[in-house]
Amino acid sequence: MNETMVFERFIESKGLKHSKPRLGILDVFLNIEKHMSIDELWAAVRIKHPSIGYATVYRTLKLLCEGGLCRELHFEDGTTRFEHLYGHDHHDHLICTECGRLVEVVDEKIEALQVKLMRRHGFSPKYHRMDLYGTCKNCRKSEP
Amino acid sequence: MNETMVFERFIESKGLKHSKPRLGILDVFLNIEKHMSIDELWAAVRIKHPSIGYATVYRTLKLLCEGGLCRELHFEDGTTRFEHLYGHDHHDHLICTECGRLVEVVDEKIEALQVKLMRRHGFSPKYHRMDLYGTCKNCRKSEP
DNA sequence: CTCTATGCAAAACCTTTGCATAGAA
DNA sequence: TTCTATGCAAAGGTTTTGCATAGAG
Repeated sequence: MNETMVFERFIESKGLKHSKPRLGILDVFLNIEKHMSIDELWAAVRIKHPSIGYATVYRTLKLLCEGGLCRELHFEDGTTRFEHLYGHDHHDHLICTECGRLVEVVDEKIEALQVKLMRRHGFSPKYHRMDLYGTCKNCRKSEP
Repeated sequence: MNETMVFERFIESKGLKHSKPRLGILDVFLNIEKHMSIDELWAAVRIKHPSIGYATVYRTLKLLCEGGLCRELHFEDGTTRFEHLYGHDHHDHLICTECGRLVEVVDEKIEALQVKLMRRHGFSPKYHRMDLYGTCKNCRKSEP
């Protein structure tokens, strides 16, 4: 069961149809191994499939999110980016404020405490988002 | 040293000028005790100061952020909101996905682990953002 | 006086949608 | 044949800016 199969089943379950553009976009999406903006994805899609329009990329991205293959993230700087979701376990982000480097991390102790914290306030946990900002080793070397 | 003084000093430090609209907007801003959108702030400003334009609210809000009085937050649902910053210690958010209720919290254990986590990856911590989503007690009562 | 702040309106952006046509089932 | 999908272009919505005038220092 890979991403493409998940997507095809999702398409079927919604009574939608298969199409080349959708599979082409999915393929390009899966081969970009970072958090991408719609424009970045579109640019990459155009290289392989010049005839695909922006609107189709846009609509397919929404489908991917709905189908659990993609997650839309809104960052502190106001940008919107998308990341792979299927087969990727939950993770949080370390982000370098100098160079933008992004590291995916999970800290089980923090995860457990987050659940406790929510329960303590009467919440039933569903999901969360944690972004930790700072300067990475490299950036501190060059600019002391 | 209150917010208004902080703002005036900030204005001076940047070689800018005092003005009634700016102080009026700051005053209204400070009296809204929740995370507000630009439009909500503008609506509130218009009641007290009908002649102030949207652009001035917009530009003043940017100044407030720059001056450390206000923080711009981008939420998972794509909305942008602003919260008071000066005199408010750092905090994280619990957000009800049903009713939108927002609780400000701090968990010292989590804070400490976040710092450790960053250090472990070679980052020097600057700030972070943690939003925990779930359903609150009330919403689970009404819809079981 | 001189330089900044303001209100207005328009521009720039980004996101989303309508529609006629192409394509899947 | 009967739907849905697509590309294009245009509409929406929000954020940002230019400019002439008002206002602060």
